[in-house]
Amino acid sequence: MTTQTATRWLSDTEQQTWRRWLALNAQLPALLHRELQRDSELSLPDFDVLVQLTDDDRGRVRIAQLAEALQWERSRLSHHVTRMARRGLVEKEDCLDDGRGSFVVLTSAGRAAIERAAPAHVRTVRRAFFDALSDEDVVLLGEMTEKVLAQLRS
Amino acid sequence: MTTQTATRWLSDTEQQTWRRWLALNAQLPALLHRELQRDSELSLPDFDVLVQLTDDDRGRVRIAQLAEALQWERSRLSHHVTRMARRGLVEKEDCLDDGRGSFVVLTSAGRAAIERAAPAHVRTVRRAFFDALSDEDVVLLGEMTEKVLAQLRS
DNA sequence: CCAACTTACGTGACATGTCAACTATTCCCG
DNA sequence: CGGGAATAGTTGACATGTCACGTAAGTTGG
Repeated sequence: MTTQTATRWLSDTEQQTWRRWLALNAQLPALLHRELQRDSELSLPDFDVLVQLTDDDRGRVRIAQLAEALQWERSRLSHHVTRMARRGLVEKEDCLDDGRGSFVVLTSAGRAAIERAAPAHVRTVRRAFFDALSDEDVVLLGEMTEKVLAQLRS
Repeated sequence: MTTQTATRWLSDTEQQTWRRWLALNAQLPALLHRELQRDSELSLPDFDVLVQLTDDDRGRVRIAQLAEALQWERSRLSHHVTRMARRGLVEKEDCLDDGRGSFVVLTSAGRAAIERAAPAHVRTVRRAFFDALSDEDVVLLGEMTEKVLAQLRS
């Protein structure tokens, strides 16, 4: 009889997949970040924030909602928005309905910055990621990531 | 005639897969880090360094080789090793063959720390990742990530 | 041999991210 | 109403990561 505390390690296949996953997870964002910085005045987190703001008609989103959409901690977002505001990419605005709340608002400079940066960024994503995968791969990968995300939510 | 500068944006399917990929890429390491910190005195980067060191028979690896294996920048590794050395997890040792070089050496405290941390960590990886995927998924995912990694290398 | 180049690593300044604590409001319920 | 609990957001200290540069040791061509 073996004890129940014996650890079930990863099989060779699992280990290989896991190592590749980790490697890709490190290298892909690094590449995206480097190229984005080279081609624009934005960092990857800057870009992510601006994407969320341009998704809104008025370019105007509550901090908490933005944090939820980005899956960032509040304090991280607060720090980051402060820095972006200093560079003129966004502005903060008080919320009239709720005295505690604030909006983050896209400035014209912020809109101009993401519009300049986006085309090259999409090209990088294609070149580094989608060009290596078949259409079927993309669908399968979407399904797998969703299964794992669902698991994480529970 | 359209201009060649027209940007080819992502299709709906691509966009969905991409967003899920990004979400998973953010959430999974965050979970692994939280649980590792809760269950041990190690951070995820600490763990990664220690894994590399335990892979070597003598637990003794040149800085440059370690940086290559981890795909980290030298300076990042240098800073991190300094911090880990301060906590007694590793030691630095001069290289006799090459006066410029140094080794990072696993201490017994470092070995003990990773041996304590590994079982719970593997369980977390299983629970959060592999349990959501079929054996076939794991193989396919391994193939896909390898294709993308190969693309990045070129 | 030696001057120029390369390589190995470290350092300091700064950007980014986390955690715990804080302030100010709003909510809820007696 | 009034007072405690929850919520929105900020802040400061600190850990982590990046970038540009520095230093020392090895390498190499004339």
